[in-house]
Amino acid sequence: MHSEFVASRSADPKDSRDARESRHGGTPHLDAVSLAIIEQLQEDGRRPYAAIGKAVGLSEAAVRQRVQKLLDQGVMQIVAVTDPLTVGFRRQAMVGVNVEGDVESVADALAGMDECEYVVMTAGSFDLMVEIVCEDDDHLLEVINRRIRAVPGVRSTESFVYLKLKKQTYMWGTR
Amino acid sequence: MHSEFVASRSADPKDSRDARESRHGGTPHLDAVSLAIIEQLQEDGRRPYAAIGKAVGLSEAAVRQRVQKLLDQGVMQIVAVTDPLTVGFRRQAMVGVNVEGDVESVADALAGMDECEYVVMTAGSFDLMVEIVCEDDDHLLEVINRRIRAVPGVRSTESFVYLKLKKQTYMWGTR
DNA sequence: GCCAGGCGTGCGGATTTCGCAGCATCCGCG
DNA sequence: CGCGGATGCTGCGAAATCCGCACGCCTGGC
Repeated sequence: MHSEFVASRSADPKDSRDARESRHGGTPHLDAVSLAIIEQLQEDGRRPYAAIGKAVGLSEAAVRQRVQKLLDQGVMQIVAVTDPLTVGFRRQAMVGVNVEGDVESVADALAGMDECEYVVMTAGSFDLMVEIVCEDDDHLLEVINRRIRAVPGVRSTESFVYLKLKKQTYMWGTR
Repeated sequence: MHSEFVASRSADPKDSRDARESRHGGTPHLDAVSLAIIEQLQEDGRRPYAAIGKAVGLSEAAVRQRVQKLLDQGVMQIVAVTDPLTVGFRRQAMVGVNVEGDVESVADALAGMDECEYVVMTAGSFDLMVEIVCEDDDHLLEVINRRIRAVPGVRSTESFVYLKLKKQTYMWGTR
C-alpha cells in the first residue's frame, strides 16, 4: 500500500518519530506525511480522507486528525478560489508604495482595506507591494488616489494595472 | 420559474431570471445564487452541499450540480492554500520585467517555470510582474539571474524580495 | 404545437465523516 | 528503573453526506 513516496521513510511506524523532527525554523514544522496530505488537498480540496489515507499510508481517522490540526494551526486553509474577472472584478492592479516612517503600520492600514487582496513588505525600490481588486476603473481610481494615498506615511505610489493574468497557482509544496 | 426557493432572501421568482441575465462581458456570467455558493465555499471549501443549499435556498442536489459546473468551467477551484514559510519556501520575491518584442510569449515562458507562482501582464513601467517562490537565497538567485534573464525578449528585471507577508485573502466576491 | 435542452427536486443506496475507545510509543521525573 | 501523561494511530459503529437517477417544469427553436 501507499507503495513508496519516499521509499523507506514513513513506511515504518518508527520513522514517524524521525519524520516529525521539528527541524528548527521558527514555525511548527511539517513532516513528510503532512506534506503529502497537503499535496493531495492542493489537487482537490474535497478529496475524501480515506482516499488521502490510501495515498499517504495512513488510516482515515489519522488523516482527519492531521488535517484538522493543520487547519487549526493555520498552516493551511481549504477554500474556493476564483478567477476575479468572472466574478465581476474587472480591474486589478499591483501598487508599489514608498513609505516614510514606520512601514509596518502603513502595511497594517492597507491590509485593513477590503480592496487590498495582498499586502507584502519588500526590499527594493518599493517598501510595500499591494494587490488591488476592483469592480471598475472608477473604483480603482478611488482606491489608489484617495484611499491609499490618504494613509499617513505614504510618500508615493506607482501603479501597474493588470492587462492579463497569465498564471495563478496554489501548488506550493507540490514540486 | 422553480417557484420560490425558500422564503429567505430574493424570494421573488422574478429575481432569479434577472439575476441570471448574463450581463455580458466576455466570460460566461454568474447569477446571484452561484455567487452565494462561491462565498460559502470561500469560507470553507469542505462545507457540505446540504448546508450550502440551506444558505442559498437550493436543494442539495442542485448545489452539487452547480458546484460541479463551476469547477468544470474553471470559474473556481477548491484547493488547500498554505503559508509558504511553513511549507519550506523561505524566499519569495516579486519581479518586475521589461520586455522587448512579444510580451505574451515571454509571459508564457515564465509561466512555464515551476518557481513562478503568479504571472501577470501589466501596464506601467513594467511589462510583466512575476511572483517567485523559492526554497532559499541560492535558489532565488538562480531563478532570477539565470533562468528569467535567459528568456529571449527579457530586457531587464527588478526584484522586490519579500520581507513580510502581511495579508493574503481569497475572498473575492465576499464583499 | 412540439421536441430538445437546461435546471431543479426528491429519493434510495453507497460512501464518507465523526466521535470514541483502546493501544503503543515517547518523554520527563522521582 | 518504573510510572504517569501526552501524543498519535487504529478500528469500529452510527449519523451525515455524497452520488446517480428518474422525473417535472420552463424556455427557446423549428
